[in-house]
Amino acid sequence: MILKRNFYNQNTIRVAKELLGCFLVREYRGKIIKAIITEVEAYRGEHDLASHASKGRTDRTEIMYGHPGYAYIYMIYGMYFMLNIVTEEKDFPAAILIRAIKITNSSSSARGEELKEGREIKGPGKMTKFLHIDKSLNGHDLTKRKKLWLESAANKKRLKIIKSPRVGIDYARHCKSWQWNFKFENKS
DNA sequence: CCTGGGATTTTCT
DNA sequence: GAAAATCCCAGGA
Repeated sequence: MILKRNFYNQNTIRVAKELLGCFLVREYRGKIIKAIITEVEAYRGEHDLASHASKGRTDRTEIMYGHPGYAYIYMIYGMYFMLNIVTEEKDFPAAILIRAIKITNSSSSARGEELKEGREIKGPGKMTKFLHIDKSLNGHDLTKRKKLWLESAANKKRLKIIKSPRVGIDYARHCKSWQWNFKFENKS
């Protein structure tokens, strides 16, 4: 079942936890890549110093202030694209960064190597590269079954969720200790 | 095991 | 002009 607009229009922390175990689906050159979301991070409100919205409305952050259920994609360090899902009502800036996925169908990575089913792609930059996601999808509507969308899992596994501080936000002062990173327990 | 640096571009000051 | 919601590789312990 494709996730609808009203799913994204809830508290970001709640949506972040709910997204774990859901499917991220990418349609690229006629092929469908389906992956399970295994790690996310929440960015919520202008008071969150780790969020791009902490500096207020700008051309770049406008999408975060928009309606929920759209993709917010930006480039960082000159080499990587980050995929975020916009949440909550219009004019409240919030989004969820997808950091890791587990692939469900065997497919080849951006580098050409074969990746087997069940393999986890960890790291937001690696993940977007694998799924061929770039800035052309910024502002993409994720509630249509086109190019990129999300689906709920029929029988979602009830794995334990681990909470941690978010990654790479040392500059965020008191906000850096907030445990807004959510991932499944890693039993290897 | 850990630390540090380079790649490279958008965004805001 | 500096910093950034990153990743990879090399080198030392």
